Amino acid sequence: MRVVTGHLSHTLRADAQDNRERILDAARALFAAEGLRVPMREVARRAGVGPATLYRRFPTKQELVTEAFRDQLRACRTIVDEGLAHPDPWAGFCLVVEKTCELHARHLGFTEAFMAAYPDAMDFAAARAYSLKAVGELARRAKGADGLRPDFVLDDLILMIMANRGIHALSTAARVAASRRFAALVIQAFRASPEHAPLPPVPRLASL
Amino acid sequence: MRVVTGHLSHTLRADAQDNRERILDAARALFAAEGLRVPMREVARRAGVGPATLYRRFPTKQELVTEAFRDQLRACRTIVDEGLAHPDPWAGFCLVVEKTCELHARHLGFTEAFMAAYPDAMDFAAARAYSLKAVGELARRAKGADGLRPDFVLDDLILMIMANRGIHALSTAARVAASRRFAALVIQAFRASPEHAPLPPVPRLASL
DNA sequence: ACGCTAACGGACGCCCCCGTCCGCTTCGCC
DNA sequence: GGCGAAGCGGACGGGGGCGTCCGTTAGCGT
Repeated sequence: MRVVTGHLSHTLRADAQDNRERILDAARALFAAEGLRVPMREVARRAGVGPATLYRRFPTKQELVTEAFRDQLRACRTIVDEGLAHPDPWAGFCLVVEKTCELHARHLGFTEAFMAAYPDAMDFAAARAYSLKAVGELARRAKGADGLRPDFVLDDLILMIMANRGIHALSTAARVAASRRFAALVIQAFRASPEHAPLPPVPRLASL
Repeated sequence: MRVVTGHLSHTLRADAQDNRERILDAARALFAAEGLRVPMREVARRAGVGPATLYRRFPTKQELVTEAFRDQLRACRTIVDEGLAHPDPWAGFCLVVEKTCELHARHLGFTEAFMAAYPDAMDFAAARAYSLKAVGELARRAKGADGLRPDFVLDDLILMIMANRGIHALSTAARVAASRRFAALVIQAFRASPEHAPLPPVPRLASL
């Protein structure tokens, strides 16, 4: 009887460990290219293992997703940290917008996981809260002439990520390119300008 | 009096005609709120008819969708016509952006049908081509100082519609509100400005 | 009022995905 | 090299959507 220690740090047999890696590689590739709705069996097929093996390592899809996108979750924090560290807050803000759009464009499934797909995935919720808090601080600093428009609110960033998700191009390359242009347009929209009309109110999108 | 809608050659019996209407009502409501992936049976259930009746009237989902969104398809043309008719081309362009965003936000499934869901739905393809052509003309006129930025291309509009689709709020009301703010931001992004950096190239999105 | 037939919907078979069980294989420790 | 257990995957039952068939109902014309 093996006691699972919460973080399942017990050593796997060599072949099992190898299969685990290949499952994760397959999941990363498929989730990135086609989103989260790929069947579990297709992940297994691509990894060259049976369905049972997949379910043994990752009993629920949420666990597989969480593990597959661990790097992206870390990247998410890194992006906002770099934005905050930038000497020019507005430039830092722009960087956050660009990098975030690219990250989400490259990994289609990550957006779904990050936003709302698994409400009780604490890893994602925590990263989201951290990022939002950091961007909130960055936005506070970036507001002003030649910077972020004063009526920007955090929900606008949520809005942008949701909108960016809508870009379902056929290939990943096209999606990333489109997303890059989208980010540039978004930055233009967020830039303070003397001539902008008051924005319509935004509904509550994120509970934070 | 029994009026046969459109080009259906044979007159339907009164109860059949009634069922047809209720099927379309159900389809409109469900497609608008939840998109096109609602099962055919759920449409039938909501309409209070059996599956067979639904399939008898609309043998394929595409036919049901096309008929359900006939009004929106017409609205699509109306919107660009009104935009073209506006004395100020830039104001007309802004109107097109706002109205289009709202239309797509109100009818979630319409976007899918309009964009790419049914490649061989000639009605949608024709409306899309017409709209794009008209907007192209409108954009040509709207470019210039205090108007549309010169590096705007038609694919940017496609990009906007795709992005707008990404806004999946819980309720239709919230979605429409969010979409309204989104449209305002988009207009800001499209407005000519002395300080905008060159945009990254956009990949081919629409074959037109 | 009556009968013809359009119209209805329950039920069927098909396929795909899900999550699990179990008999066989193979790792790895002694 | 041998043995125990970790690990494997094929196979199974369940559920749901799909499109169709057919026995029954009820509109409507006479």
